[in-house]
Amino acid sequence: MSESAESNQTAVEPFRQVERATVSDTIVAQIRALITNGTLKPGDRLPSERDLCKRFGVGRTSVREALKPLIAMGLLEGRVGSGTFVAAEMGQFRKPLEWGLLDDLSGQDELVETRHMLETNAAYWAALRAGPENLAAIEATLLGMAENLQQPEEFQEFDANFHFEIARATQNKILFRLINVIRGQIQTWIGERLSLSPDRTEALAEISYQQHQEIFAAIKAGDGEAARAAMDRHIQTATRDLQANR
Amino acid sequence: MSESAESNQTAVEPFRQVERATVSDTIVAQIRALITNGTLKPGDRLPSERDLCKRFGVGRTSVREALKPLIAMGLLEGRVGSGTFVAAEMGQFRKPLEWGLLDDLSGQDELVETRHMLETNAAYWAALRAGPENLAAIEATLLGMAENLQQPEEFQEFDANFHFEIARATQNKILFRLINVIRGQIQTWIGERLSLSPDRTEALAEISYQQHQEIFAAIKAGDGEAARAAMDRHIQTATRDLQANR
DNA sequence: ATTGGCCAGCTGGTCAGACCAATTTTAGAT
DNA sequence: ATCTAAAATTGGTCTGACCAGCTGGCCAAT
Repeated sequence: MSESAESNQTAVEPFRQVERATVSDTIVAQIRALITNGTLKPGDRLPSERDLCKRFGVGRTSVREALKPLIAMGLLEGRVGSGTFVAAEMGQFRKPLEWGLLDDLSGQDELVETRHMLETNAAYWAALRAGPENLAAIEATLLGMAENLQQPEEFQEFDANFHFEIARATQNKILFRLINVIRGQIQTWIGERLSLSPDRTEALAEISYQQHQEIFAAIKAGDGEAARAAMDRHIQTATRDLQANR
Repeated sequence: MSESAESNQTAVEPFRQVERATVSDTIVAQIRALITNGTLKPGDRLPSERDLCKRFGVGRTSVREALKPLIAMGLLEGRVGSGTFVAAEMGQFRKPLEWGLLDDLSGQDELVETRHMLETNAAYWAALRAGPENLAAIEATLLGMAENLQQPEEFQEFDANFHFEIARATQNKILFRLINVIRGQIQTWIGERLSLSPDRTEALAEISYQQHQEIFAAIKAGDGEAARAAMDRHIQTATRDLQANR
């Protein structure tokens, strides 16, 4: 928005597109700002639409048309009879990312490939930056896996959390969100595989658990390249297993 | 975000949450499907709202509340007096990704880090998968750079396109979109730097051009690791230069 | 034949008031 | 104090209306 680039001696269009600020968009910006700056926290309830009308001094149509996109984006959540609420932190980026990244259900291969890139790098950064609380969280999921080697559903749950915690340990919000979304999508495949060949799952869980241990060891040791390599092996194994049942 | 600790030993809840399909959401899904499956192509004009009312058999409110999110997501574009149009391909993922990834303008470092990861991998994949037309497109941007070593604005333009074409050459839509968004965001920084130290830009352009040539050579040779390494050097240089003026 | 003004008809943006169904709150009855 | 039924509240939808901007055709002036 900085207009200071007036030094276009070259033939650049001097007439900028005029933009009319539509009423509802203004409201969208306001509410969005309130959420990102923390005035409105997840779970908070917004004033009722009819209240907002008076506060903003606009008609209900405009208020509703402002809320709609925010709801569609997953920032807000409307419950009839109850009110409109700020969505949970986690839901605030999932939907837009899915819309932008996975709108067409094409390439499973693209997903797998992207996942590999994201997770190996996440392991690397986690090894360099994981704090004590991160390590504890990761280790906890590892423990959960050990206790559920025979329960596919539960094991799978801890497995996913293991990767989420690593993503969190990178301290990189963008990476964290991307991994969340990509993995969330891949989770579907995993679920299908579980129900397809429930017999093999136990043996696979054993291998998986072992690989997770190696990853964690590398991260705990602060060895970035080792962590990346261990994650690389793990993802390749998991991918092979996943695609075998396709 | 720790809801799932409720260990349902009894498989899965048989009573799924019933979801009242709200009218407008149904319409959103329909229109979205029409766009992704190609029935509605970028630039196409939708029937007027009043027409859609009759076709869907609903009130205008519902139609508008369906269009609003699609407009906010950048899939559609409303022009008063003229109609509602399907947005250009490029705009269809930018906005949602920005919403999901960059809602809080925090970490520049995160952006730079993510960019490094994305671009190095993109170079790798491009080297393995770039077709003749990809190589031609990349080389064209290289030529453009050579011809504009003294014109920062133009050089910068070709520079950006160089990276876009590499992203395209990966044949990975997800990677392509991510690089687009991340780079789009970083572009802002670049623009600022250009106006801050216009004297050094020429020397930098020379270095930049040389590095781009190396990257292209590796990609053309199909040497993935060389391409990754070359891109790694380039991004590091660019990042250093970018952060020097911060 | 081209230009520019003019007007009628359409389009999205906004508003007001009303009704519905789900939900919460209140008041009443036990 | 507890349970129940009515009243108030809330988001979702509909209708009809008005505004401002765009489009396209018509016409007079050049």
